[in-house]
Amino acid sequence: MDTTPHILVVDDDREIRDLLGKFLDQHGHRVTTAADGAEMHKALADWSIDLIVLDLMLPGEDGLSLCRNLRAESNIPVIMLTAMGEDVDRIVGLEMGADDYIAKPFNPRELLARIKSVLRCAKALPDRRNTDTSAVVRFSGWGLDMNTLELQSPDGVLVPLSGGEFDLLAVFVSHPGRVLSRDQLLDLARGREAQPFDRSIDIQVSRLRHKVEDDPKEPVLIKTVRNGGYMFTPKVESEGDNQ
Amino acid sequence: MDTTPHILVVDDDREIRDLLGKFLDQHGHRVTTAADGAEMHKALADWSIDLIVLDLMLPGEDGLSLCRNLRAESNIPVIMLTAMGEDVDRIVGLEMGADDYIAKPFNPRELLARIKSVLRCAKALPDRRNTDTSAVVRFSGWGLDMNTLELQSPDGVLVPLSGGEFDLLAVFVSHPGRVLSRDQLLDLARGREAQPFDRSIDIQVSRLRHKVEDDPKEPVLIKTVRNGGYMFTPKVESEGDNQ
DNA sequence: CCCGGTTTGTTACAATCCGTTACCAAATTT
DNA sequence: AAATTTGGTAACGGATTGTAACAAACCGGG
Repeated sequence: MDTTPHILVVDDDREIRDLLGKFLDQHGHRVTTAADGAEMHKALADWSIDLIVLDLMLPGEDGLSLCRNLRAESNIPVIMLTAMGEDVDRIVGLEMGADDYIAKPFNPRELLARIKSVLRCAKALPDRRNTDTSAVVRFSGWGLDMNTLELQSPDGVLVPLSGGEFDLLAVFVSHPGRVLSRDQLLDLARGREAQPFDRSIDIQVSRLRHKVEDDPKEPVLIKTVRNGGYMFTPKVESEGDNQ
Repeated sequence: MDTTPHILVVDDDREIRDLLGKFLDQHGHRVTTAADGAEMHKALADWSIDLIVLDLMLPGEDGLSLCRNLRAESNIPVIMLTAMGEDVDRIVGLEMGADDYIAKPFNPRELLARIKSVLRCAKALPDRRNTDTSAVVRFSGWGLDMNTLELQSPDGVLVPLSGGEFDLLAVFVSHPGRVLSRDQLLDLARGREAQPFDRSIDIQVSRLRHKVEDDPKEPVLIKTVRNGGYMFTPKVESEGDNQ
């Protein structure tokens, strides 16, 4: 089962984005690119990113402050790109929490080596991406407890979920009202990439529907979007601790 | 049964971390690395560390103050690394409670020798890691007394636990809401490393469930995370001494 | 030192999970 | 309407986990 790391490249220069994307892709990584902070945040919401390659100089919000914000809410490793090899930049970058630093123009192989190294280190530390904030999430009468991994039906009955089913449902409730492609679902719920004729998400959705839908043949909560993926339709509210 | 010492290397310089990690690994130690104080504490929470190699100069909180804090709450031996062979540093370092001291650039073999020496000395001293006064820990009605090693059920009945079962449960209650890999559990509860097809944690968890879970087939307290390990889900509060 | 009980790890097998394949139905296109 | 594409799910099987049963290690008397 391939579980190649997913790398997000953030750079305003399209040429560098494409080049880096192609290069990293050839070397067995999944790659998503973003041109600025807004696109970066969208990509972070849409995918399960393992590492960010972040240009220091960006239009709009600066790479440094993006990095600081990232650090405030997650521990996704960051490698900073900067135009000149000024040590000042290096120091500031590392202080902002970047895990490594590389100066343009750079040798792609060197970047690859640093990515490998940072990923190896990051794996040693546990993922604390979504620190235990809110506890139980409600949607159309159902309650999903993110701490105890339990699902409660509207009648108050505990419905046993397998680990994979819970993961998938957790992805749905945290992206309500959005069409999620099979690719995204696989990435967000399993952290892996789709293979050519991958139907595993369909199966898992089917199994989940049988546990969650009144009439699995006529799904109300998890709609299928032809040629698009699936969409979780109910309104979701998180109770527990507020904020 | 191997019980090789687990060494934590704390240094902000990735190169040194990697180098030291590889070197110590080749010489039969388990190694975890951390770049700063935050990562250090995370590693201390996640593993059962036998010795810390700590750089004096760190971004954020300084190595010296980290060392002092460490001393306040545990007696894990510390070897200080410092950039220059300044005697001032040496004196201050030892005053802060470091067990030994070595100046960069250093000969790895010398570090190895000092590690061996410090570990040999430390084994003589009793482990004071968790000797805090706090006595009984409560979770979903149960009470676990860390002093008398007794477990009380919600009905107030004393449930006999074997030593190993207590150790494992103690690890769980001190890491609630986190997925712990079999590796981590083995390290934290037994201080040893997993062998290729080691199932001992599984059976110990199974035995613990039979004593602690209402329905061992449908565990509520200790959830299994497929391909991940186990997670202790209930909220834990320690009564006894506060804080 | 030996002997029973206790604890812990190993082996072996059963249960479960989840991805793949296959086939059918529904939707869409031609 | 036929052909094609897309999605649903039954059924199979490899991998992971649960646990019974056995064996080894440990322990505290005699």
